Amino acid sequence: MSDQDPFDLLHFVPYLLNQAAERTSREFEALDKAKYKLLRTEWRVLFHLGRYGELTASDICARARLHKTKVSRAVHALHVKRYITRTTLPDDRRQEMLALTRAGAATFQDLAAEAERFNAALIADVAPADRQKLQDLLTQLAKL
Amino acid sequence: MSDQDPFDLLHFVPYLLNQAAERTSREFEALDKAKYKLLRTEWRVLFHLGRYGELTASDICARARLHKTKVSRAVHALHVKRYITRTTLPDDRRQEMLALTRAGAATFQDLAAEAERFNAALIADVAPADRQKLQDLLTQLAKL
DNA sequence: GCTTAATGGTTGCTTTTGTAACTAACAAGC
DNA sequence: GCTTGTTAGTTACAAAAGCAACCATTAAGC
Repeated sequence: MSDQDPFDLLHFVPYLLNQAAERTSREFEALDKAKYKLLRTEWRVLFHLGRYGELTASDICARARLHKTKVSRAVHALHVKRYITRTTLPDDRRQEMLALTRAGAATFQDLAAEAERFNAALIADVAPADRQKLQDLLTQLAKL
Repeated sequence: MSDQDPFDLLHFVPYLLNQAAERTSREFEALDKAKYKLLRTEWRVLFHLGRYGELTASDICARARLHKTKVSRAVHALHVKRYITRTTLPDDRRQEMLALTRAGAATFQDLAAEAERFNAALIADVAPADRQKLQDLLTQLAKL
């Protein structure tokens, strides 16, 4: 994969990952950005809350590997849009528990369904035998 | 890969791609950013010129899938750093042919070697049999 | 030739990200 | 119980990305 003499970007995994990530993300974004005007980070926070239940901001930082400022801003935006509620924890009043509102949950359901369709279409071209491999390789490279 | 009932980000290919891309890119950046202070876009333009020879700005746009403003700024920055020369084409004076200077070429050589080492380390954990598959899958997903 | 359209590239302005400094709340040592 | 250090989250400022309007040059239509 790499030992041809002149170094080639097309063999450089981080480059390929970036290209693939950018293309697929943009395409998916174009799909639903029309519907709900969510920023990528907001979208991610929404998904984490929708999928894994109530979390604090720092839970999300850890899970989604996002910097706390990004999460802070996304939480603020989602709150303004009435997609989440913020409840200060009595035990530790620095922390807030975040939860989806009904509207937030509905949006999540809708977007999750769309994401699933998108994903299915994306891997439709991948040989069934390779699909698990793809996921495993990416998970490994991401060190998730 | 996707038909478990609740939608999970860990099966969502664009998410995995983003995580993997971000992690690997950041890691590589940390490596050489200390040496040469190049922005990611500048780095890419440098690599394209280093690897594929003289190109115009729009060649690079097409090849690297970068927006022309990004390329324009990167070209400017690289020129200020004396890594590239810009020569207006006599046939069409709107276009400029870009080429690496000696210093630019040296930097490219150095970074390319580093990239190759990095890449080798990155895929060292991937079973040799899977390496080609990884590259093929990513190339396919990126639609390169 | 002259007007109109298209192309290569740049610049200005807005949105988003990154970084660091900051506040508020808690925890530990003494 | 009061300093000292941490942790959760926010805010302010700087760097970068995205977008649209903009020259300059070339190509096309007539």
